[in-house]
Amino acid sequence: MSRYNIKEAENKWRKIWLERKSFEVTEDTNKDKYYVLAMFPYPSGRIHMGHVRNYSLSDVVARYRKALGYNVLNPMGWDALGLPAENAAIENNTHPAKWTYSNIEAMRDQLKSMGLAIDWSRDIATCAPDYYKHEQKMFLDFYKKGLAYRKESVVNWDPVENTVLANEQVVDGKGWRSGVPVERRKLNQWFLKITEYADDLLAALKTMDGWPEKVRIMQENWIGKSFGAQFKFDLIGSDEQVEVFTTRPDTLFGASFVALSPDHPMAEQLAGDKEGFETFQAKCRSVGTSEAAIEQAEKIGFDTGHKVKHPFIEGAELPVYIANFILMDYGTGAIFGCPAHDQRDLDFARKYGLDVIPVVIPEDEDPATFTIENEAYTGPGKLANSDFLSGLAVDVAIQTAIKKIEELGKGTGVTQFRLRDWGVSRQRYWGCPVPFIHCDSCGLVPVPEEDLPVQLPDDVSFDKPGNPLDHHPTWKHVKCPCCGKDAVRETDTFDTFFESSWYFARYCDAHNEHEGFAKDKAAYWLPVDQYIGGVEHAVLHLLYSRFFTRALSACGYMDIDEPFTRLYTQGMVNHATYKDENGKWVFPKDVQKDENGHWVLVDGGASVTQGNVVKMSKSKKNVIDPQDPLDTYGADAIRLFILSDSPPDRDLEWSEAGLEGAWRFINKLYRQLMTAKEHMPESCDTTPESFSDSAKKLRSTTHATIAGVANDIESFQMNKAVAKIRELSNHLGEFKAEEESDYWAMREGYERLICCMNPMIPHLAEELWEILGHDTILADTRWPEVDESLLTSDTVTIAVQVNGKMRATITLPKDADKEMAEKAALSESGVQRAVGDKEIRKVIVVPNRIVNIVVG
RNA sequence: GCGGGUGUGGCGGAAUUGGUAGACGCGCUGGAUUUAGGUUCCAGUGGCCUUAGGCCGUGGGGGUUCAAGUCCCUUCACCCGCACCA
Repeated sequence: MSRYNIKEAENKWRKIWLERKSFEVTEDTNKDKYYVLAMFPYPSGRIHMGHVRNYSLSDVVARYRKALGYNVLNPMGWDALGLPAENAAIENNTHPAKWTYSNIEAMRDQLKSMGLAIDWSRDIATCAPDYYKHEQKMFLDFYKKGLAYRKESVVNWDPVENTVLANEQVVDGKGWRSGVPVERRKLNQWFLKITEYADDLLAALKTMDGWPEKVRIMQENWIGKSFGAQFKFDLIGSDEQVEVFTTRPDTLFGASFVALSPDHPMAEQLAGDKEGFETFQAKCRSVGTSEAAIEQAEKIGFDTGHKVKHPFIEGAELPVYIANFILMDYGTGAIFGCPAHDQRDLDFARKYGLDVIPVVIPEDEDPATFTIENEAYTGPGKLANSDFLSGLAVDVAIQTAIKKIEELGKGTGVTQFRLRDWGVSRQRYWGCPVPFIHCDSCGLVPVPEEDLPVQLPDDVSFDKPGNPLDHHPTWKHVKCPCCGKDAVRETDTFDTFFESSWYFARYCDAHNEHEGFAKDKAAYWLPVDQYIGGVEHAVLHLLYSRFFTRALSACGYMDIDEPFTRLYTQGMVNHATYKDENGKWVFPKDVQKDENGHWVLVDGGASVTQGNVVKMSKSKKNVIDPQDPLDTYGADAIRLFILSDSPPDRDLEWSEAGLEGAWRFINKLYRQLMTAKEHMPESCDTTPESFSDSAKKLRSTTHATIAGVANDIESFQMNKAVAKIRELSNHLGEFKAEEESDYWAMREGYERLICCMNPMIPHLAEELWEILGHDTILADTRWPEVDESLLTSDTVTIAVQVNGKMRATITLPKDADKEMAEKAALSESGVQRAVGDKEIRKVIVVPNRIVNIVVG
């Protein structure tokens, strides 16, 4: 018997699918559409295992839905703008465009070798001017709608490289290349008004039941709607005021200080001339702009020496601090501190010797004796030591305090969001240019639509630090479209989340030159029925896309609010890490076990230590290039393995042994079918008049498998679907056929098995389908029908417990009554032994489930 | 720090959603075939006890229940995100 020639067969089928344009689609109103979308890759150079996992999953969905008769759109493209291309340009002296496009070529070939059911005619790259020109138009429309504006905001600044640093480029508060402490710098930047939709984005989450609960919760927390009071403290010895926001106005009587963010406009003014302030500022500046960095930094404060009046207590004064843990972007950038009921305030108060006054007393505590030690009390209770609030419950006290603040004219109750507007400005070359012109006479002037796209110049140099667009000799110098005088282009480019916020719409009409997409085509395909991607995108990309969809609809581009009906977030692909004797990371392929079972370098045999199993990442070198297993074992094996063991939403540990197991299964199945086909009928077209008991049993397994696999695919439990396929193949392998109906059932079993595995391992499935004599191809074949009558059995085996411990199993007719079940249970020897001479107190019978005999 | 998640044999995981814990696979052990090895096939495989059989067992502790991996309380460990990485 010939062996399965994986390479030959896989190439053959990929060619056939391509020639037949099996996965190219057009709008067809006679068919229900199904849009399955996997997050598009950044063209970093090579595909990684995360891609393999992502696209294996979307491919299962695409092929399954196609088999169900849907008009399936499953596109692919490239999130091609971004920082790594510029880094490569600096390091390898290549142009970002050249680097990016050659990466795309390489990765496209790699993806094609996976045999994905993709409509490659819709391939897009976001770095192409014919892609980004449409988003420049969108931006101008957003601007007209008042959804885009400019304001000052803080960036990480590298004083040596004279460049803005991404958070990623800040390592321990220092620039990654220069090694000098980063500074914060304020720049005028472009923003999109996502906060305009905060309420809507939040409310819609409630109805999005196609999304994982955890993602909805994360977005809910990210948007962070809260209700509180915004009010002003009068600054003593001045007619100025400090405005704060608080969700806990009820604790105002416990206030012991007021604190401002170091970025607060008043900070400089209140403390600028004080001794030590400069040192303090320098310390704050060195923390970086990321929220994690700020929150985790040691809490430090600077006493401005100024004081404010307590709004409720006549004559009481509170010191004004500047504190590094106050975020300028949240609320008003200033707070009042109530140490007894907020942990951060408590830590701060302990450090600077400020009062800790409990004003909320837990139910079971005595106000006279209740004190706070090292833990702030944030739970419910009754107010105390709080004048007109004393005795009230927290929620009532909050309302009462706000009412009082409003009566006093100091402030109001407000709804506050944690969500900030989306800063889209980047001071980089490899991004979409912001289509604006700065004119000394006319101010900010939008680039006229007929002048779009504003194209990136090709001749740029990365020798000089800073933004290449800014120091390009000619690019930015233009005539003002309004007055014709000399003017300069905006040199900021967009955040690359901009491109990924609408690419799903571009796929609907990928080659439209005149507009981003035709409205009717988008209306046919959108929203995406099933979106699949990494959980790391749970908030930013997914929230930006939801916002963008609303903004585009507001500007008349489309008529939907939500872009993704169902969302699935896959887990990561992990691998062990290795370090050599110098503590440097080492690739798994450079490591092997020696005869004593210790990890050593392949080259030289020096000792290596194994570290944690974590997400595959270039920086830790714990990566496996999918190309190696693709070449060795073929696409089906790698697809099967990556779908097999772990549930798709959980992290998966890459395993060579597991991959080999998948490969063995493929070969085994081929052999098994080649043997079996000798005896099976030519087709299943003529159904036998009667079936043997063994044929009946096999058929019931077959049909249960079809139903089970379909169910598992729909609920994204691909690992279980694979297990069921293996089980059926095991059954078929062990099946002893004796008569005609047995052979018929066997053929039916194999045919259905092949259809079931087609979404996962399509090359082998097509090959076996052909071997069975079909002149159709599986890519065009419908999902097999389930004969429901074969799924029900007339007997059921259930467990018998004695005092909750399993002692026997009994087989009963389905839906047998309680007496019958009880009788059968008590007649089992194992049960009698366990009961012994103890008294039977109760017998619990759950029909078709369990019998539990309680003795004592 | 804040937010989200995960924890079941040597390993990845399954468990009809409160009802037979360990499906399916990897690994391992023994055997057969072939052999230079791999491949392939058969059998076994949670731990402990001397067996028919029994006891223990789902990160730890406590609880609810006839019955808990599943529900409640508490605790520990690890992983992910945090707005300029994509």
